[in-house]
Amino acid sequence: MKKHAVIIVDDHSLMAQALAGLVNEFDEYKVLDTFKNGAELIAGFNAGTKDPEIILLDVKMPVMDGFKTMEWLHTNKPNVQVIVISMEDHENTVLKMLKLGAKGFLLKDTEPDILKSALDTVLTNGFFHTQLVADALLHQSKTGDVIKDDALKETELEFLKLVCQEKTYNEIADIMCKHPKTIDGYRQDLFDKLGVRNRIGLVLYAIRNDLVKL
Amino acid sequence: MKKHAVIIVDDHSLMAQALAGLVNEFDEYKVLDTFKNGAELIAGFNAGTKDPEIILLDVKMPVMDGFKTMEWLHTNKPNVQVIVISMEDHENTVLKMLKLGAKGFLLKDTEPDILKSALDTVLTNGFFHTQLVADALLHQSKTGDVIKDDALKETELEFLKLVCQEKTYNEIADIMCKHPKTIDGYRQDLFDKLGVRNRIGLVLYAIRNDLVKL
DNA sequence: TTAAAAAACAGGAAAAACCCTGATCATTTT
DNA sequence: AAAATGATCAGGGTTTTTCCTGTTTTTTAA
Repeated sequence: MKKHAVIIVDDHSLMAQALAGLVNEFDEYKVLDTFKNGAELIAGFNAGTKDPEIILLDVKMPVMDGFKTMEWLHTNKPNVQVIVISMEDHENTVLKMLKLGAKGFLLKDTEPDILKSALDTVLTNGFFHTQLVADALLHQSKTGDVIKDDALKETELEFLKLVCQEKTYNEIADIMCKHPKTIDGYRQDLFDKLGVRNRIGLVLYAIRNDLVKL
Repeated sequence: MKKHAVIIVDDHSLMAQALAGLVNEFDEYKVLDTFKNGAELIAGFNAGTKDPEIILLDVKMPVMDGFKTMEWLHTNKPNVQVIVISMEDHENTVLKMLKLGAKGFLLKDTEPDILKSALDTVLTNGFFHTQLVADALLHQSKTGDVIKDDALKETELEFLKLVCQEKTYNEIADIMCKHPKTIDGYRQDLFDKLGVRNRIGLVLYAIRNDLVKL
Protein backbone atom coordinates (compact mmCIF):
# COMPACT_ATOMS: atom_id res chain seq x y z
CA MET A 1 0.00 0.00 0.00
CA LYS A 2 1.28 3.44 -0.86
CA LYS A 3 1.44 5.70 2.15
CA HIS A 4 0.38 9.36 2.13
CA ALA A 5 3.37 11.66 2.36
CA VAL A 6 3.47 14.22 5.18
CA ILE A 7 5.90 17.05 5.89
CA ILE A 8 6.16 18.74 9.28
CA VAL A 9 7.22 22.34 9.81
CA ASP A 10 7.79 23.33 13.45
CA ASP A 11 10.65 25.16 15.07
CA HIS A 12 10.38 23.09 18.22
CA SER A 13 12.55 20.14 17.35
CA LEU A 14 11.10 17.95 20.05
CA MET A 15 7.60 18.69 18.84
CA ALA A 16 8.53 18.17 15.21
CA GLN A 17 10.39 14.93 15.75
CA ALA A 18 7.83 13.61 18.13
CA LEU A 19 4.98 14.56 15.83
CA ALA A 20 6.79 12.74 13.08
CA GLY A 21 6.98 9.63 15.20
CA LEU A 22 3.28 9.87 15.86
CA VAL A 23 2.34 10.26 12.21
CA ASN A 24 4.62 7.42 11.23
CA GLU A 25 2.68 5.19 13.59
CA PHE A 26 -0.42 5.72 11.48
CA ASP A 27 -0.36 2.96 8.89
CA GLU A 28 -1.48 5.09 5.99
CA TYR A 29 0.95 7.96 6.56
CA LYS A 30 4.64 8.50 6.27
CA VAL A 31 6.68 11.56 7.19
CA LEU A 32 8.86 12.64 4.30
CA ASP A 33 10.77 15.29 6.17
CA THR A 34 10.65 17.87 8.96
CA PHE A 35 11.72 21.52 8.79
CA LYS A 36 12.28 24.23 11.38
CA ASN A 37 10.56 27.06 9.53
CA GLY A 38 9.18 28.23 6.21
CA ALA A 39 12.54 29.26 4.84
CA GLU A 40 13.97 25.80 5.43
CA LEU A 41 10.90 24.24 3.88
CA ILE A 42 11.30 26.26 0.69
CA ALA A 43 14.99 25.52 0.64
CA GLY A 44 14.05 21.88 0.97
CA PHE A 45 11.71 22.06 -2.00
CA ASN A 46 14.41 23.77 -4.03
CA ALA A 47 16.84 21.06 -3.03
CA GLY A 48 14.56 18.44 -4.47
CA THR A 49 12.23 17.51 -1.63
CA LYS A 50 9.13 16.04 -3.22
CA ASP A 51 5.72 17.57 -2.63
CA PRO A 52 3.87 15.85 0.19
CA GLU A 53 0.13 15.43 0.26
CA ILE A 54 -0.18 17.12 3.60
CA ILE A 55 1.89 19.65 5.52
CA LEU A 56 1.53 20.07 9.28
CA LEU A 57 2.42 23.70 9.90
CA ASP A 58 3.23 25.52 13.12
CA VAL A 59 2.30 29.19 13.44
CA LYS A 60 4.92 30.75 15.66
CA MET A 61 8.30 30.26 14.07
CA PRO A 62 11.41 32.38 13.74
CA VAL A 63 12.83 33.40 10.34
CA MET A 64 9.64 32.75 8.37
CA ASP A 65 6.48 32.36 10.38
CA GLY A 66 3.42 30.26 9.74
CA PHE A 67 1.46 33.01 8.00
CA LYS A 68 4.15 33.82 5.49
CA THR A 69 4.77 30.14 4.91
CA MET A 70 1.06 29.50 4.44
CA GLU A 71 0.92 32.32 1.92
CA TRP A 72 3.84 30.91 -0.01
CA LEU A 73 2.43 27.41 0.02
CA HIS A 74 -0.96 28.56 -1.19
CA THR A 75 0.50 30.19 -4.28
CA ASN A 76 3.39 27.84 -4.97
CA LYS A 77 2.04 24.48 -3.85
CA PRO A 78 -1.72 24.78 -4.24
CA ASN A 79 -2.15 21.03 -4.34
CA VAL A 80 -0.59 20.46 -0.94
CA GLN A 81 -3.13 20.35 1.89
CA VAL A 82 -2.00 22.28 4.96
CA ILE A 83 -3.14 21.61 8.50
CA VAL A 84 -2.10 24.30 10.95
CA ILE A 85 -1.01 23.18 14.39
CA SER A 86 -0.94 25.99 16.90
CA MET A 87 -0.36 26.53 20.60
CA GLU A 88 -2.88 29.33 20.87
CA ASP A 89 -6.53 29.33 19.88
CA HIS A 90 -6.81 32.98 18.90
CA GLU A 91 -9.71 33.39 16.55
CA ASN A 92 -7.79 35.92 14.54
CA THR A 93 -5.09 33.39 13.88
CA VAL A 94 -7.62 30.76 12.89
CA LEU A 95 -9.39 33.08 10.48
CA LYS A 96 -6.19 34.45 9.02
CA MET A 97 -4.93 30.95 8.34
CA LEU A 98 -8.19 29.82 6.78
CA LYS A 99 -8.19 32.85 4.53
CA LEU A 100 -4.66 32.04 3.50
CA GLY A 101 -5.81 28.61 2.45
CA ALA A 102 -5.24 26.32 5.42
CA LYS A 103 -7.43 23.21 5.29
CA GLY A 104 -7.46 22.48 9.00
CA PHE A 105 -6.59 24.00 12.34
CA LEU A 106 -5.55 21.94 15.36
CA LEU A 107 -4.33 22.92 18.80
CA LYS A 108 -1.26 21.30 20.23
CA ASP A 109 -3.30 19.80 23.01
CA THR A 110 -5.34 17.80 20.55
CA GLU A 111 -5.67 14.07 21.08
CA PRO A 112 -3.62 11.95 18.67
CA ASP A 113 -6.70 10.27 17.23
CA ILE A 114 -8.10 13.67 16.33
CA LEU A 115 -4.91 14.29 14.42
CA LYS A 116 -5.46 10.99 12.66
CA SER A 117 -8.99 11.87 11.66
CA ALA A 118 -7.87 15.34 10.64
CA LEU A 119 -5.38 13.79 8.24
CA ASP A 120 -7.99 11.39 6.90
CA THR A 121 -10.68 14.02 6.53
CA VAL A 122 -8.45 16.56 4.84
CA LEU A 123 -7.51 13.96 2.24
CA THR A 124 -11.08 12.89 1.54
CA ASN A 125 -13.04 16.10 2.12
CA GLY A 126 -10.41 18.74 1.52
CA PHE A 127 -10.83 20.26 4.96
CA PHE A 128 -11.19 19.44 8.64
CA HIS A 129 -13.29 21.59 10.93
CA THR A 130 -13.22 21.52 14.71
CA GLN A 131 -15.52 23.45 17.00
CA LEU A 132 -12.78 26.01 17.36
CA VAL A 133 -12.88 26.79 13.66
CA ALA A 134 -16.66 26.92 13.67
CA ASP A 135 -16.59 29.42 16.53
CA ALA A 136 -14.04 31.54 14.77
CA LEU A 137 -16.21 31.66 11.67
CA LEU A 138 -19.30 32.46 13.71
CA HIS A 139 -17.72 35.41 15.47
CA GLN A 140 -16.25 36.61 12.24
CA SER A 141 -18.68 39.50 11.95
CA LYS A 142 -17.87 40.79 15.42
CA THR A 143 -14.15 40.60 15.12
CA GLY A 144 -14.23 41.34 11.42
CA ASP A 145 -12.62 44.72 11.74
CA VAL A 146 -9.96 43.55 14.14
CA ILE A 147 -8.59 40.93 11.81
CA LYS A 148 -6.91 43.16 9.30
CA ASP A 149 -4.03 44.24 11.47
CA ASP A 150 -2.41 45.01 8.18
CA ALA A 151 -4.51 48.15 8.55
CA LEU A 152 -2.06 49.39 11.18
CA LYS A 153 0.07 52.17 9.76
CA GLU A 154 3.76 52.51 10.43
CA THR A 155 3.26 55.42 12.84
CA GLU A 156 0.59 53.53 14.74
CA LEU A 157 2.86 50.54 14.98
CA GLU A 158 5.75 52.58 16.31
CA PHE A 159 3.40 54.23 18.79
CA LEU A 160 2.10 50.85 19.87
CA LYS A 161 5.59 49.52 20.50
CA LEU A 162 6.44 52.52 22.65
CA VAL A 163 3.25 52.11 24.64
CA CYS A 164 4.42 48.59 25.37
CA GLN A 165 7.58 50.02 26.91
CA GLU A 166 5.86 51.78 29.79
CA LYS A 167 6.34 55.16 28.12
CA THR A 168 3.93 58.02 28.78
CA TYR A 169 2.28 59.71 25.84
CA ASN A 170 4.45 62.79 26.32
CA GLU A 171 7.59 60.70 26.20
CA ILE A 172 6.31 59.01 23.08
CA ALA A 173 5.70 62.42 21.51
CA ASP A 174 9.32 63.34 22.19
CA ILE A 175 10.67 60.08 20.83
CA MET A 176 8.56 60.22 17.70
CA CYS A 177 9.17 63.96 17.29
CA LYS A 178 5.47 64.66 17.10
CA HIS A 179 3.20 66.97 19.01
CA PRO A 180 1.55 65.36 22.04
CA LYS A 181 -1.82 66.09 20.49
CA THR A 182 -0.83 64.09 17.44
CA ILE A 183 0.04 61.19 19.68
CA ASP A 184 -3.33 61.58 21.35
CA GLY A 185 -4.80 61.24 17.88
CA TYR A 186 -2.97 57.97 17.30
CA ARG A 187 -4.26 56.74 20.62
CA GLN A 188 -7.84 57.62 19.81
CA ASP A 189 -7.66 56.09 16.35
CA LEU A 190 -6.26 52.85 17.72
CA PHE A 191 -8.82 52.72 20.52
CA ASP A 192 -11.56 52.95 17.90
CA LYS A 193 -9.89 50.64 15.44
CA LEU A 194 -9.14 47.90 17.94
CA GLY A 195 -12.15 48.43 20.16
CA VAL A 196 -10.28 48.87 23.45
CA ARG A 197 -10.85 51.15 26.43
CA ASN A 198 -7.36 52.02 27.53
CA ARG A 199 -3.64 51.53 27.05
CA ILE A 200 -3.81 48.08 28.50
CA GLY A 201 -6.05 47.03 25.65
CA LEU A 202 -3.39 48.26 23.26
CA VAL A 203 -0.68 46.29 25.01
CA LEU A 204 -2.75 43.13 25.02
CA TYR A 205 -3.55 43.54 21.34
CA ALA A 206 0.09 44.09 20.51
CA ILE A 207 1.16 41.02 22.41
CA ARG A 208 -1.60 38.79 21.11
CA ASN A 209 -0.68 39.71 17.57
CA ASP A 210 3.04 39.41 18.10
CA LEU A 211 3.57 43.06 17.29
CA VAL A 212 5.99 43.25 20.17
CA LYS A 213 8.38 40.70 21.54
CA LEU A 214 8.26 39.94 25.21
CA MET B 1 17.99 -5.54 29.40
CA LYS B 2 15.81 -3.69 31.81
CA LYS B 3 14.63 -0.36 30.45
CA HIS B 4 14.49 2.85 32.47
CA ALA B 5 10.93 3.86 33.22
CA VAL B 6 9.78 7.34 32.19
CA ILE B 7 6.55 9.20 32.85
CA ILE B 8 5.47 12.23 30.84
CA VAL B 9 3.29 15.04 32.19
CA ASP B 10 2.11 17.55 29.58
CA ASP B 11 -1.32 18.97 28.92
CA HIS B 12 -0.70 19.09 25.18
CA SER B 13 -1.78 15.62 24.17
CA LEU B 14 0.03 15.76 20.87
CA MET B 15 3.23 16.77 22.60
CA ALA B 16 2.84 14.18 25.31
CA GLN B 17 2.02 11.31 23.00
CA ALA B 18 4.64 12.30 20.51
CA LEU B 19 7.26 12.72 23.20
CA ALA B 20 6.36 9.27 24.42
CA GLY B 21 6.97 7.88 20.97
CA LEU B 22 10.33 9.56 20.87
CA VAL B 23 11.43 8.25 24.25
CA ASN B 24 10.26 4.77 23.38
CA GLU B 25 12.57 4.85 20.40
CA PHE B 26 15.54 5.12 22.73
CA ASP B 27 16.58 1.54 23.46
CA GLU B 28 17.24 2.07 27.15
CA TYR B 29 14.00 3.86 27.96
CA LYS B 30 10.35 3.00 28.15
CA VAL B 31 7.40 5.29 28.79
CA LEU B 32 5.26 3.93 31.60
CA ASP B 33 2.45 6.42 31.24
CA THR B 34 1.50 9.96 30.25
CA PHE B 35 -0.62 12.45 32.20
CA LYS B 36 -2.23 15.78 31.39
CA ASN B 37 -1.31 17.57 34.62
CA GLY B 38 -0.06 17.20 38.15
CA ALA B 39 -3.43 16.25 39.55
CA GLU B 40 -3.77 13.36 37.11
CA LEU B 41 -0.23 12.27 37.87
CA ILE B 42 -0.93 12.08 41.58
CA ALA B 43 -4.20 10.32 40.91
CA GLY B 44 -2.22 7.89 38.80
CA PHE B 45 0.22 7.21 41.63
CA ASN B 46 -2.67 6.66 43.98
CA ALA B 47 -4.22 4.28 41.49
CA GLY B 48 -1.11 2.17 41.55
CA THR B 49 1.12 3.64 38.86
CA LYS B 50 4.65 2.60 39.71
CA ASP B 51 7.34 5.20 40.34
CA PRO B 52 9.38 5.89 37.23
CA GLU B 53 13.04 6.73 37.28
CA ILE B 54 12.49 9.94 35.37
CA ILE B 55 9.58 12.33 34.88
CA LEU B 56 9.43 14.72 31.95
CA LEU B 57 7.41 17.65 33.25
CA ASP B 58 5.78 20.52 31.40
CA VAL B 59 5.49 23.89 33.14
CA LYS B 60 2.32 25.41 31.74
CA MET B 61 -0.58 23.17 32.64
CA PRO B 62 -4.14 23.72 33.75
CA VAL B 63 -5.49 22.32 37.03
CA MET B 64 -2.09 21.76 38.64
CA ASP B 65 0.82 23.50 37.02
CA GLY B 66 4.43 22.46 36.75
CA PHE B 67 5.60 24.31 39.83
CA LYS B 68 3.02 22.82 42.15
CA THR B 69 3.64 19.40 40.65
CA MET B 70 7.40 19.80 41.05
CA GLU B 71 6.89 20.75 44.67
CA TRP B 72 4.74 17.71 45.30
CA LEU B 73 7.17 15.40 43.57
CA HIS B 74 10.12 16.73 45.49
CA THR B 75 8.52 15.94 48.83
CA ASN B 76 6.59 12.83 47.92
CA LYS B 77 8.78 11.18 45.32
CA PRO B 78 12.29 12.38 46.16
CA ASN B 79 13.88 9.49 44.30
CA VAL B 80 12.27 10.33 41.00
CA GLN B 81 14.43 12.53 38.77
CA VAL B 82 12.49 15.32 37.10
CA ILE B 83 13.45 16.99 33.84
CA VAL B 84 11.40 20.09 33.08
CA ILE B 85 10.41 20.67 29.48
CA SER B 86 9.26 24.20 28.82
CA MET B 87 8.18 26.37 25.93
CA GLU B 88 9.68 29.52 27.36
CA ASP B 89 13.20 30.16 28.55
CA HIS B 90 12.40 32.60 31.32
CA GLU B 91 15.25 32.60 33.79
CA ASN B 92 12.82 32.94 36.65
CA THR B 93 11.14 29.75 35.62
CA VAL B 94 14.44 27.93 35.33
CA LEU B 95 15.61 29.06 38.75
CA LYS B 96 12.32 28.35 40.41
CA MET B 97 12.27 24.84 39.03
CA LEU B 98 15.85 24.16 40.06
CA LYS B 99 15.10 25.40 43.56
CA LEU B 100 12.11 23.10 43.67
CA GLY B 101 14.39 20.19 42.88
CA ALA B 102 14.28 19.77 39.10
CA LYS B 103 17.29 17.91 37.78
CA GLY B 104 17.23 19.29 34.27
CA PHE B 105 15.62 21.97 32.15
CA LEU B 106 15.01 21.60 28.42
CA LEU B 107 13.24 23.80 25.93
CA LYS B 108 10.71 22.31 23.59
CA ASP B 109 12.86 23.22 20.62
CA THR B 110 15.64 20.97 21.87
CA GLU B 111 17.04 18.40 19.46
CA PRO B 112 15.98 14.83 20.22
CA ASP B 113 19.55 13.68 20.81
CA ILE B 114 19.90 16.34 23.49
CA LEU B 115 16.86 14.84 25.16
CA LYS B 116 18.55 11.47 24.96
CA SER B 117 21.73 12.75 26.58
CA ALA B 118 19.66 14.63 29.17
CA LEU B 119 18.01 11.36 30.16
CA ASP B 120 21.35 9.55 30.26
CA THR B 121 23.11 12.29 32.19
CA VAL B 122 20.38 12.70 34.77
CA LEU B 123 20.52 9.00 35.52
CA THR B 124 24.30 8.89 35.87
CA ASN B 125 25.11 12.35 37.25
CA GLY B 126 21.86 13.31 38.90
CA PHE B 127 21.47 16.46 36.82
CA PHE B 128 21.72 17.86 33.31
CA HIS B 129 22.82 21.42 32.70
CA THR B 130 22.44 23.32 29.46
CA GLN B 131 23.83 26.76 28.73
CA LEU B 132 20.40 28.12 29.54
CA VAL B 133 20.59 26.85 33.07
CA ALA B 134 24.11 28.14 33.48
CA ASP B 135 23.02 31.60 32.34
CA ALA B 136 20.09 31.57 34.71
CA LEU B 137 22.39 30.75 37.60
CA LEU B 138 24.87 33.43 36.56
CA HIS B 139 22.29 36.20 36.45
CA GLN B 140 20.80 35.04 39.68
CA SER B 141 22.22 37.93 41.65
CA LYS B 142 20.89 40.58 39.29
CA THR B 143 17.38 39.29 39.11
CA GLY B 144 17.44 38.14 42.69
CA ASP B 145 14.62 40.32 43.85
CA VAL B 146 12.36 39.61 40.91
CA ILE B 147 12.56 35.86 41.24
CA LYS B 148 10.41 35.37 44.25
CA ASP B 149 7.08 35.97 42.58
CA ASP B 150 5.94 33.64 45.28
CA ALA B 151 6.01 36.91 47.14
CA LEU B 152 2.84 37.81 45.30
CA LYS B 153 -0.07 37.39 47.64
CA GLU B 154 -3.44 36.08 46.58
CA THR B 155 -5.04 39.53 46.64
CA GLU B 156 -2.22 41.00 44.58
CA LEU B 157 -2.59 38.21 42.09
CA GLU B 158 -6.31 38.74 41.75
CA PHE B 159 -5.73 42.46 41.39
CA LEU B 160 -3.11 41.83 38.73
CA LYS B 161 -5.43 39.63 36.73
CA LEU B 162 -8.14 42.28 36.78
CA VAL B 163 -5.67 44.95 35.67
CA CYS B 164 -4.97 42.72 32.69
CA GLN B 165 -8.64 42.87 31.79
CA GLU B 166 -8.70 46.59 31.04
CA LYS B 167 -10.50 47.31 34.29
CA THR B 168 -10.11 50.65 36.07
CA TYR B 169 -9.04 50.63 39.69
CA ASN B 170 -12.54 51.62 40.81
CA GLU B 171 -14.05 48.71 38.93
CA ILE B 172 -11.48 46.43 40.50
CA ALA B 173 -12.40 47.75 43.93
CA ASP B 174 -16.03 46.85 43.24
CA ILE B 175 -15.20 43.40 41.98
CA MET B 176 -12.88 42.62 44.86
CA CYS B 177 -15.23 44.24 47.38
CA LYS B 178 -12.46 46.43 48.72
CA HIS B 179 -12.17 50.14 49.19
CA PRO B 180 -10.59 51.93 46.21
CA LYS B 181 -7.85 53.13 48.52
CA THR B 182 -7.02 49.58 49.40
CA ILE B 183 -6.70 48.81 45.73
CA ASP B 184 -4.42 51.80 45.39
CA GLY B 185 -2.34 50.22 48.11
CA TYR B 186 -2.03 46.98 46.14
CA ARG B 187 -1.01 48.99 43.13
CA GLN B 188 1.67 50.91 44.98
CA ASP B 189 3.06 47.78 46.61
CA LEU B 190 3.26 45.99 43.28
CA PHE B 191 4.90 48.99 41.58
CA ASP B 192 7.58 48.93 44.26
CA LYS B 193 7.91 45.18 44.37
CA LEU B 194 8.17 44.71 40.62
CA GLY B 195 9.95 47.96 39.86
CA VAL B 196 7.50 49.30 37.29
CA ARG B 197 6.18 52.79 36.57
CA ASN B 198 2.60 52.18 35.57
CA ARG B 199 -0.14 49.67 34.90
CA ILE B 200 1.49 48.62 31.68
CA GLY B 201 4.47 47.39 33.63
CA LEU B 202 2.10 45.27 35.70
CA VAL B 203 0.52 43.78 32.60
CA LEU B 204 3.88 43.00 31.04
CA TYR B 205 5.08 41.36 34.25
CA ALA B 206 1.92 39.29 34.49
CA ILE B 207 2.24 38.10 30.93
CA ARG B 208 5.96 37.42 31.10
CA ASN B 209 5.43 35.30 34.17
CA ASP B 210 2.39 33.50 32.86
CA LEU B 211 0.21 34.89 35.61
CA VAL B 212 -2.49 35.53 33.05
CA LYS B 213 -3.44 33.61 29.96
CA LEU B 214 -3.69 35.53 26.74
C1' DT C 1 -1.75 39.44 76.70
C1' DT C 2 0.81 42.62 74.50
C1' DA C 3 3.86 44.17 71.04
C1' DA C 4 4.79 44.05 66.34
C1' DA C 5 3.55 43.46 61.71
C1' DA C 6 0.45 43.35 57.98
C1' DA C 7 -3.74 44.73 55.70
C1' DA C 8 -7.27 48.04 54.96
C1' DC C 9 -8.63 52.66 54.65
C1' DA C 10 -8.08 57.93 53.92
C1' DG C 11 -7.03 62.84 52.14
C1' DG C 12 -5.16 65.50 49.05
C1' DA C 13 -2.73 66.76 44.98
C1' DA C 14 -0.24 66.53 40.66
C1' DA C 15 0.32 64.04 36.49
C1' DA C 16 -1.29 61.36 32.97
C1' DA C 17 -4.86 59.41 30.40
C1' DC C 18 -9.07 59.81 28.11
C1' DC C 19 -12.71 62.09 25.14
C1' DC C 20 -14.86 65.28 21.99
C1' DT C 21 -14.67 68.76 18.61
C1' DG C 22 -12.61 71.53 15.37
C1' DA C 23 -8.62 74.00 12.66
C1' DT C 24 -4.71 73.81 9.51
C1' DC C 25 -1.87 72.11 5.93
C1' DA C 26 -0.32 68.93 2.42
C1' DT C 27 -1.39 65.38 -0.79
C1' DT C 28 -4.59 62.93 -3.89
C1' DT C 29 -8.42 62.54 -6.51
C1' DT C 30 -11.79 64.12 -9.69
C1' DA D 1 -8.81 74.12 -9.92
C1' DA D 2 -11.80 72.34 -6.51
C1' DA D 3 -12.97 68.74 -3.54
C1' DA D 4 -11.82 65.10 -0.76
C1' DT D 5 -8.65 62.84 2.11
C1' DG D 6 -5.35 62.19 5.61
C1' DA D 7 -2.03 63.61 8.83
C1' DT D 8 -0.90 67.02 12.29
C1' DC D 9 -2.03 70.20 15.73
C1' DA D 10 -5.21 72.57 19.25
C1' DG D 11 -8.56 73.68 23.17
C1' DG D 12 -10.69 72.36 26.94
C1' DG D 13 -12.85 69.32 30.07
C1' DT D 14 -13.51 64.88 32.74
C1' DT D 15 -11.75 60.79 34.58
C1' DT D 16 -8.21 57.89 36.06
C1' DT D 17 -3.81 57.09 37.57
C1' DT D 18 0.00 57.93 40.26
C1' DC D 19 2.34 59.48 44.42
C1' DC D 20 2.71 61.28 49.02
C1' DT D 21 1.78 60.72 53.94
C1' DG D 22 -0.87 59.14 57.34
C1' DT D 23 -4.65 56.43 60.57
C1' DT D 24 -7.28 52.48 61.90
C1' DT D 25 -8.13 47.70 62.09
C1' DT D 26 -6.89 42.96 61.89
C1' DT D 27 -3.46 39.23 62.23
C1' DT D 28 0.51 37.32 63.79
C1' DA D 29 3.95 36.38 66.96
C1' DA D 30 6.57 36.93 71.14
